[in-house]
Amino acid sequence: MNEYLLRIKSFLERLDTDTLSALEDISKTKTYKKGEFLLRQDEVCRFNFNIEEGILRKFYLNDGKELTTEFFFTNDIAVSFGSYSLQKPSKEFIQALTDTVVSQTDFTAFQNAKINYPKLIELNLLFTEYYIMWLENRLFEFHAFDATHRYLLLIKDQPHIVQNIPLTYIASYLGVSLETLSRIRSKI
Amino acid sequence: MNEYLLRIKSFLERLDTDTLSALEDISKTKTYKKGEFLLRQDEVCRFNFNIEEGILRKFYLNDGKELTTEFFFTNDIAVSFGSYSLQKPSKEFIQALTDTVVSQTDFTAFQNAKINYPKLIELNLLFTEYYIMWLENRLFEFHAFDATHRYLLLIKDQPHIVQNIPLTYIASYLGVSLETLSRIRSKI
DNA sequence: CGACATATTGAGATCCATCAACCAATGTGG
DNA sequence: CCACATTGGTTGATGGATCTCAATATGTCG
Repeated sequence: MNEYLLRIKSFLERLDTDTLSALEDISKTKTYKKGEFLLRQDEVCRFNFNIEEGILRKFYLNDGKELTTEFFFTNDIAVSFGSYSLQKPSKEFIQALTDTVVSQTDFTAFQNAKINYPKLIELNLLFTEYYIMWLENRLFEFHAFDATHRYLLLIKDQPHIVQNIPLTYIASYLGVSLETLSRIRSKI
Repeated sequence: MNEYLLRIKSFLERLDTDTLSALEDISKTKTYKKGEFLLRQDEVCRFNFNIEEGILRKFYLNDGKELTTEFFFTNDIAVSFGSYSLQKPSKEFIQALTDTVVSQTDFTAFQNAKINYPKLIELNLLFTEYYIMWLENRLFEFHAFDATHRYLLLIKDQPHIVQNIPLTYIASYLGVSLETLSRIRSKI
């Protein structure tokens, strides 16, 4: 998993300054307050959000309940993938869990930049592949493990989540009720 | 979801013949017999398999049990993603469920072809994005629905799976025991 | 027919959800 | 600074979903 981040880092380091500054030109720094929404259901996700500081969460509203799909921390890129890449209404929300500073890049501007700076297509591919590895791993955990095991893995592999995020959201991220998560914690 | 397939189809139709024939040059037709493995755990996934005829399944071995992650039918592309894109040992197996004909493309040859035919990078990105949509959807189903609901969705959205594949594998694909799936079926 | 793979059914145990009550920490208006 | 509401978390009781083990049935193919 981390190997992918290394690939991306190394790619960025080898990237020519023209491409890099083209990328900066189409990115804007913005701040969001705790609780604020960067994206709501049924809106089109026009930006990808590169987090400089803060924490975001992404979630579905399903049957009246919030289903947390992902948390984002500093240096993560937050985006509602399907909505962003097809520029169609989103099924997901993205919300700030703390005051947050992001550098956000407009979809159309990025598409255009890719024409003149084809290296950006490769960069796009690298991020996309990284997201696949993340998704495959998360899917495997749902497929193979029960809630206790998933929580233990969360503590081990992503302690920053357990340390910084309310149990309610962690429970919904793990796909169990808050009460069950509470009982899991009391047993370990 | 299907919108992605349309994008890919349309992209392929607009692709110049040079790029297309470059792609064909690095692909080889091969046949596999029912039960045969196209990839085993701990091997490097050197090829992506474009299925011309037949059915494949991909699975993990976890705790002695097979966990089916995906089925592949005609025109699908089968690959163990993490192993293929990093050329590292695979955690998954790919096995033929029927006699199968594939057109398989070597990883290294494809990487080289991308240098001379940059359109292939875009094609790569399109397939990758499509796989993400598939993964996100499958993850959502695990996250949000119980086994009965997931089975009903399978019948509705991928009837060819239910019609062509032994229950044992379907159960492991849905993440339930064979017995539970059998009971689900008897109740609907 | 016999043998092996595939599927169904039953009984008991375990995991987890739901509903409800309760508790602790924090914040707010007066 | 107090009274009270709000948020976040715990605990208990009960029921439903699903697992496991075991027995039985059905199907398929040599």
